[in-house]
This record gives sequence, structure tokens and C-alpha cells, in this order.
Amino acid sequence: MFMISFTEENYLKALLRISFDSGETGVGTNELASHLGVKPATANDMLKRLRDKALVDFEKYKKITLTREGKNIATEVIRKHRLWETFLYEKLEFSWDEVHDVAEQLEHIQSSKLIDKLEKFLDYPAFDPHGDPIPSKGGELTKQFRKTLLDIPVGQLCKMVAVKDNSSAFLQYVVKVGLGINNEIYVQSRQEYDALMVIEVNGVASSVSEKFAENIYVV
Amino acid sequence: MFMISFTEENYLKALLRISFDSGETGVGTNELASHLGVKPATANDMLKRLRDKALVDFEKYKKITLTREGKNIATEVIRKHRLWETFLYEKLEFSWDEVHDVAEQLEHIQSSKLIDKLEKFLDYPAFDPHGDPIPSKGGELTKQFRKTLLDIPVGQLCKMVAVKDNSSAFLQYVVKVGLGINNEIYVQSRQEYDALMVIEVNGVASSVSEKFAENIYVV
DNA sequence: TAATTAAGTTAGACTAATCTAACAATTTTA
DNA sequence: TAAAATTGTTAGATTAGTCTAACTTAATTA
Ligand SMILES: [Mn+2]
Ligand SMILES: [Mn+2]
Ligand SMILES: [Mn+2]
Ligand SMILES: [Mn+2]
Repeated sequence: MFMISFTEENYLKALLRISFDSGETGVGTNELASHLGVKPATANDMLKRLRDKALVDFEKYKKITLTREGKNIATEVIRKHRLWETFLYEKLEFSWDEVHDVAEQLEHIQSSKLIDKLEKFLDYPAFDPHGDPIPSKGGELTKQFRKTLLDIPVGQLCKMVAVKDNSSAFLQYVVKVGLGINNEIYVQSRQEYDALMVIEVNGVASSVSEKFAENIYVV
Repeated sequence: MFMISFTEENYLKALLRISFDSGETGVGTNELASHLGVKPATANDMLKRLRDKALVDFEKYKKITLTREGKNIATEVIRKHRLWETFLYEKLEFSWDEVHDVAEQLEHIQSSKLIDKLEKFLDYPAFDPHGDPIPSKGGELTKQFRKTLLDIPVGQLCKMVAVKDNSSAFLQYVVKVGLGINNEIYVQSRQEYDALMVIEVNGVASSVSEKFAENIYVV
């Protein structure tokens, strides 16, 4: 049980997120680097250190995978991140587009007592403000196949359950379109050429791009 | 408005605390270093950097003082620290000897919105769980002359208002003696030789050392 | 006041995390 | 399959924060 730094935690979290989102086990160096906003050389150096600590499996020129221990740490960081987001949203009246950046800092506070007490204080929430599931203590990140708005055919009704992009810019745009978690969406039409959709939410119609639609998870 | 690191914040806070506790404006390099658990050489290096950023006034071989800006930052860190301690104690049911170490991390989270919302959530508390005053937003750390238990003559009654030492070891000891904030203390006797005191709290008598007594603030 | 002790500084080294520039391996594509 | 493009690695440099060991200045004391 050695010390794990703020930065190392971010690398582990990124590896889990990327493989989770892509559906593949292995992650590439460039992919990881661009996700973290660092240069590939930097990521490569860090990967060697994480390998020394037995947190990743990684051979020269091959894809990177998390070890059991690496995955546990990454899951714990995500758990903390989502619990803090829930706290900010539920208790401190932050809006859902403001919580992510602050949680990015809070997720690195080291105290298992703190996070357990926080979870209890929030009454064991299952989802964060963006609809993402909160892993339980020592638990796994459950892989759920989620459809996006892009998969919904014209004329069908669906319900928004989560967002993929957590950036403030995107979330504010979602609000502007009148959308939020648990809102019903009716797909009025879709352009063949550029997948531009017209959707109806609470009686109001809006046009949304392909990029927008693929960031909205629905059921 | 440049970036200020976690470490720099700790140095500024230490400078304010030391000068506050000693009653003197200037702080020495060794004093600062030992307070932070680093070597004097390390503190000396950091002081040069803080001087470059105009956060301290410091000439070779002279005492160190905070600039206006340095003092503001230090006060803000202390404000955050005490608000977080109050949150942990009041809302998350931490005991008063557990809050300090976690707050030592939380005090460095950068978000003025967060701390303002937290303060509101806690309903603008004036004191932290150890009886220390919480500075208001943009406010000063008010210098109050506080007597310690050591100053109370035999046969007199006083009331505990705060503790000086915030360490877990000391605080647990305080609880064991049956003491807490706002408890009344009756001074039964004192040894001339080593200042060992016998005090009575809620009908129970205990012997306490000079070191113990000087860490209890009373009125 | 001179010697001794305490306080403070400098030089040189180390680690973590980052970069740029050059190079190597792998994969894609013509 | 050979060339081109993509992906990944290495070497060398930088900055923040830390250390040890040697040195200098200031303060205390005999
Ligand atoms: Mn988030
Ligand atoms: Mn983070
Ligand atoms: Mn404290
Ligand atoms: Mn701190």
C-alpha cells in the first residue's frame, strides 16, 4: 500500500473511462494522452511508473490495460467524483453544469471515512446529476448498454436518462433546448444528409445536431 | 493573479499562524521550517519564490512578514479550513479530533463559489469545532487576547472556549478528562514545582500538566 | 570583546511531472 | 509488398519541491 498521487489517479481514471466508453479493453498511448491533455511522451513516462507500481499491464508498442488493483483505484476515484457531484447539486444548490470541475478536485481527497460518511449523508444515491451510476463501496462500474438519441427512429418517443459529455458548454446547451434527466423526447424528423434531428420536448420543437444527439443517453 | 500552489498556500498559512500565535510580526526561517516539517534550506528556497510573487517581505538574514496579498490568501485558507471542519463535525458526524487532518486537504480546493455555498449551507457559523473564529468572506482574522487554563488562579471557576493544539492525540485526551467547548472548569489546586493542576469538570476531578493547561483557552 | 552557539543561506543533488525534437515500430493504403 | 501515415518511444531539458552538507551571519555568553 504505497502512496498514489493526484496525477496517477487521473491517469487510472482516464484509462477506465476510455476503455469503458470504447468498449475495448486495451487503450492506446496517444488516446490516453489526448484525453488527459498531455503529450504522448508524458503519458508514456507515466505508464512506466504505473507499471512499476503494478497498476497497469503494458508492453512496449502494445495496448494498455488496468490491473485488478489499478481498476479498483480508478473505480474508487469515479465513485468519489460522482458522490461529490451529487453533494454539490443536492445540498449546495450548484447547477448540473457547474459540478464537474469542482468534483475533479474533490475526487482526490484521501479519506475513506469522509466518502463513506458523505454517501450516508446523501442517503446512498444511485445516480449522479448527469445520470451516471455511482459505484458502491468496493464495487464495480456496471457496464450498461445505453442507447443514444441517435439510435431512436423517427416517430418514436424515448426518455433521457443521462448525458455523455459532462462539459459546462454542452450541459448549458441541453438546458437551453429544454431538456433534463427523465424528460420525454419525441423524434419528429431526421435529415439523411447530416443526421440533423427535430425533437419535441414538453411541446417545444428544436433542431439538434448529430454531435448533440450522440451525447444524450435515452431509454 | 497567477496560480498559487497547494504548497505555497501551506507556507502562507503557517506564516500567519506563527505570527498570530507568537504575537510578533516577523517569523524566522527555522521556526517556519519546523512548523511545516521541512528543512530550513527548503523553507529558504520557497521564501524566495514567495518574495518573487510579492506574497512575503523578506531580506537575507532578516525576519519574514506577509504582504497584504499574502495575508489575504492565508486568511482565506484558514477560512476554508475552519468551514470544512465545521461541515465535517456538524453534517457528517466526525468527532472533533478527526476533522483537522481531512480539512488540511479540503482547504486547498479552489472554488470561491464552493466555499460561499458551504458557508451558507452551514448557516454562517462563527466558530469551528475547536472554538476558533471563522473569518468572514474577505475578512480579517480577529486578534483576541485569550487566557489559557494556566492563567487561572486556584479556587476560581472558568469556562473553556477553545483549544490551541488541534492534534488528534491532544483532543482525545481532552475528551478523556471529560472536557469540551463551553464546559466549566474549577481549579482546585496547583503545584509550585511543575505547575501540575487538579481541575474539576462536571463533578469529576483530574490532574493535568502544564503542557495540557496551556493548550486550553478559557474565559 | 572574543568565543561559542544559533540561525540562516548556498551549492549541488534528487524525484515527479511535464515538454520538444528526433527516432522506431506498426498499420494502412496504394 | 513497398511507401506513407499513424502510433509509440527515447533522449534531453525544465520546473516545483525537497534533501544534505558546507558555509556565513547574527546573537549569546563567558
Ligand atoms: Mn463529472
Ligand atoms: Mn481529477
Ligand atoms: Mn484545524
Ligand atoms: Mn494544508
